[in-house]
Amino acid sequence: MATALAHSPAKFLPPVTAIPQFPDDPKTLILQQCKTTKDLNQVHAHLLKTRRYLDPTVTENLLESAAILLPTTTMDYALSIFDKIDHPDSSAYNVMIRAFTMKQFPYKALLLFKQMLENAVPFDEFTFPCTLKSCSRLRGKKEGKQIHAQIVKCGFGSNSVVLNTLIHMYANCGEVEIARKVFDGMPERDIFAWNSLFSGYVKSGYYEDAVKLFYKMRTSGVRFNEITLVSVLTACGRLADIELGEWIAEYTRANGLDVNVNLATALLDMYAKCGEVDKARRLFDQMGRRDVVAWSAMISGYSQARRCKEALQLFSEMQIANLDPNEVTMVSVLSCCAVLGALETGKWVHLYIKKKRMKLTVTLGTALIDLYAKCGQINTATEVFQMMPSKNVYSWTALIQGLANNGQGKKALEFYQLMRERNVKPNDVTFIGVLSACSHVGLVEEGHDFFNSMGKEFGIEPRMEHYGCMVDILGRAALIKEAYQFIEKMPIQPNAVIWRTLLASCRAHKNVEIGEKAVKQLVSLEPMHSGDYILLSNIYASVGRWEDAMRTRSRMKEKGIKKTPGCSSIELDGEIYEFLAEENAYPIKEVYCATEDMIKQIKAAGYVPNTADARIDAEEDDKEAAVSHHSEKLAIAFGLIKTRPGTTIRISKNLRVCTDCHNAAKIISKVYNREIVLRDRNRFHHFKEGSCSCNDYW
DNA sequence: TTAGGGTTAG
Repeated sequence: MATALAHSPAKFLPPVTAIPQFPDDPKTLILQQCKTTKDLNQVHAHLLKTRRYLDPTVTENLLESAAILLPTTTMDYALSIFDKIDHPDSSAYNVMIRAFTMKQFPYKALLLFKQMLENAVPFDEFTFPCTLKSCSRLRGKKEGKQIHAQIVKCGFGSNSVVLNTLIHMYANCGEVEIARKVFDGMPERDIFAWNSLFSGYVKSGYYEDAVKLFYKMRTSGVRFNEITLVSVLTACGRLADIELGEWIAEYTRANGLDVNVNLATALLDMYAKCGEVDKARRLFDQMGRRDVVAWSAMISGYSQARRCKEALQLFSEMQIANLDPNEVTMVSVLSCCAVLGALETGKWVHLYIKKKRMKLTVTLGTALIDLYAKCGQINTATEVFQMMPSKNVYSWTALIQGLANNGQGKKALEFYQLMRERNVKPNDVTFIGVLSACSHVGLVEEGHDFFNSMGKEFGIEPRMEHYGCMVDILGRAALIKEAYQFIEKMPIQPNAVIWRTLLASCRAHKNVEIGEKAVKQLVSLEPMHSGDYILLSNIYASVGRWEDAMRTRSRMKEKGIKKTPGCSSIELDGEIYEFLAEENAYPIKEVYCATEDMIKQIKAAGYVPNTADARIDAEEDDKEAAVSHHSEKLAIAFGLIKTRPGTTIRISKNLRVCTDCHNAAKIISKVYNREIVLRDRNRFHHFKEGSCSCNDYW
């Protein structure tokens, strides 16, 4: 009998005596117990053998087991069963649509819905919820509306489950008003209706509406649940509404709801977004169970608070805890590496991503572009960009910005052109990159054109940053007077950054008159900013007005303004070393000896110390000593002795680089045949073979 | 069959 079975199609098999133990209701007793494909295969084979397979209910149960109950991520097995059904009915389709939706194949779910329509298989109340959920996932507003029409046509327009998913679909696709209309039109609203609207509001960024709705829910006496609170907490975080956030935290504690991981994570995220990172950390430490989302939320909390070292520390603790990070975790980690200029750590993360075959999502790709761009490896940033399967305005902007900051303005504008050709609409941030590219290349005319196109072509109102870029463009091109006039004509009140940009151009082009005007404005706007006094004093010194320079410095002293100490850092073997001008924690003698040796070498190649940037109240000899001990020189000297010949030296500095260090770095790059990448407060400097990518303007 | 937490460019 076994031989006959193996060679005949199931349909034409002669009846076989049923195995007495096989139950009439295989679904609950056997099919639901199947844990693996192999288990199900055995049952499947048995059903074929006993011809129970011909019973449509049994087939459907088998299909449900294969599609939904098995913990597999693929749908191959389920599809093989479904494809053998001659005329699948609504239930069979519903199972498949539900499974495709659950297993993250929303597009396939919609295709099946379309197939149902084409084959005139009638819809029932179970068809719509999952189909609509797939529309939500795909942000398929158009498809969602078409399905809505079908719902009305088939007479399911008052089914509450269907209406709840409609609310969710509309709100998730950004059609918040329609979602609200559906919600308001319901005679009775259950908790699913309320929560669908909350979630939609939050996902579409309607945070105020979410909070308002929560107050309405409370006054109308409807009971909320944990799911409601998760959505409302997200809104609180975005609005920095700590008052409501604290109320929810208190409610959660009082009702013992803090064991819910989702709610606890939403709470810690709310605290972090409201600026209470330490409170968030305490909550994190108290959590009984922490999953990858909880860890990611805490790491991102540190990252957003710019407490990057703590974020990286927590990331290494996560690995010790043996929890695998995912794409979202990596985005925050990379963002921290970018801020710290920690290229080695960032590269390690990139390798890890590749090793784990993580999907290069738009967000992850953009974080990688930003990492390499901020670490001065702009070519790698471009490579990552080209590797990305999908890109959005963020990725384009990160690259344009990165190219501009790394002194490749022309290339940045080429990518902007390409972006336009690909029909990606630029936004306000994109224009900051485009305008700063114009500034680096010295394209005054084009800069004006781009600035004007913002409003005309794209309806983007220029903000302070854009005006700042224009001042930079004009100032860099030595059009100081024009820059000053431009500021005077601004329709918004210029802030300190605008005047500081003008002041920097005055320093570069030695314009004392307008420099003094800029400082006057700056003193009234930000009287305690030390950098401005130093820039003015440097302008005086650069034209030999030593007394004025000294007077400026003493005015600074009188007002009790302290100069922010210059600090440069270098990363070696994943460890970050920091250097301060003149005083240091690191083995001082070694670093100073190396620095002196380095100065000797570059002097022989024509370096003349420019003492105008030194503390001008010092004696001439001291001045030279002071400039030679600037933090960036110490860090470069340290890099020269600690890395192999030919290795690129990467330094990050907290302030702008001074003229003397800039000049020295150019000569060092030639004498030692090293590339030096120096990231200062404002921009990148790539020193190579005696010149710098900034063309001596910064 | 319907609702929930963490992410990117200045």
